[in-house]
Amino acid sequence: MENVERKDPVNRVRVGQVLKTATRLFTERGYEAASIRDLAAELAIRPSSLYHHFPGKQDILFTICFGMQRDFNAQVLPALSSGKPEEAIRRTIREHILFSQRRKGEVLVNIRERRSLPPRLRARVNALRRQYRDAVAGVIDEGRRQGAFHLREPRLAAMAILDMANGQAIWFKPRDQADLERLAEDYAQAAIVLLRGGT
Amino acid sequence: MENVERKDPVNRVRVGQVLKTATRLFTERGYEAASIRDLAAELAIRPSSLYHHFPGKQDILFTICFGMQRDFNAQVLPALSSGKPEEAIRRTIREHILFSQRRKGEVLVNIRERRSLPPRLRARVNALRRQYRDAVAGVIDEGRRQGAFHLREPRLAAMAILDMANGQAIWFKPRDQADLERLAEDYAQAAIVLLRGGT
DNA sequence: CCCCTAAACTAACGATCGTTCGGTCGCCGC
DNA sequence: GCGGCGACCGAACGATCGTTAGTTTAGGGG
Repeated sequence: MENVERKDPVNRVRVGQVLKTATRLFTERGYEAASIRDLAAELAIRPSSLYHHFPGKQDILFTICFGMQRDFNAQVLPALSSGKPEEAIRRTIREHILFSQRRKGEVLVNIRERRSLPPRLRARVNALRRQYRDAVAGVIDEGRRQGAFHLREPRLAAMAILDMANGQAIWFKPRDQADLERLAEDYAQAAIVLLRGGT
Repeated sequence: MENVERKDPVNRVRVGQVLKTATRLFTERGYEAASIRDLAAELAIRPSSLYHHFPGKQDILFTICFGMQRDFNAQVLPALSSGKPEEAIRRTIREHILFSQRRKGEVLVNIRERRSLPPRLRARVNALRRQYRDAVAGVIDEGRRQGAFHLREPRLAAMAILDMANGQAIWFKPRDQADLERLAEDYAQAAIVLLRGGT
């Protein structure tokens, strides 16, 4: 019957520490292989103490995945909302990649460990993901109707582009900020080229 | 001191059944969440009987991942070896996607569960993956030197294309053979368009 | 017919898992 | 000064994990 959504700043701090450490642990070993005891040890507290902040292990994973995807949509979706489809997609892919690197840990956990959530909680995260994907597919379809893009199936094109944009989170290690922004521009440009369809 | 690499055809049959069932179980629940007891139950044998065919759980996963990647390289790499870089890449991406759908179960296990392998075994699979990736990057670089492709970094382009080609294994469900071959052609074409660089 | 071996069995081992229960400590408002 | 409460702790629960040891069974070759 504990309410985690409390206003107590001290509690917020601890919850933040737990989430940060859990994110790192889940990326390093995977959700199933990382135990509550491992997490507690890294936080220098006892395993039972974790249950004063979260009802269970699943809820820690859910908080990471859902919070990340909520922030992602809030920060990336606006880039889709104005201008020509071409520029909208370009801005979106750019923001997509910048966000992925800014919050790389949570992004990787969301990609790799989301499947370990129970169906109910996983569905809530997937709803946000679907919202983003559908929005991207919608703009692509709009671009197709305007004659800017040439492709058979907007939904397939959206999936291909998003797979590409998601993939770099796993392997790309930017040397510096300029390196990162160069990749973001390259990927945004690649998406446009892909959508125009070189025939 | 058991030798699994035996010639006994009966043993081969059982090993094949174990691998097939394990592949399905690992894709459905994940390697860590799928227990030896689950696997034995689906095969209608006792858990201990599995240890007559495999030294341990890890070796089942390794056999799936390594065998899949070995076959993948054997069937896809030849497409890279002749003709102009453009046609080589086109054939390769095409074969890449056809293989991924033909052996979807093993491919998904290799993508998602390979990380659960102990470092030694994982390194052996990764060596095959690196071999493929480097070969693709090499042909891309050759195309760049010939003036057919325009891009800053061949290795990044290779990763982007391969992320795209790998992604479809997760979500694409072809309605029929024609549907699958259409996707393979589209992706192969997309790779070429992407490498040419639309400026 | 008997022996050998592959293959499956029963039973259990020790370890580790997520989680719970009841108690303790210390800070903060009254 | 004291009561309440949030945070933490020690100890343990039942369940499940991968794995092992020793035994039984079935089947084909000498």
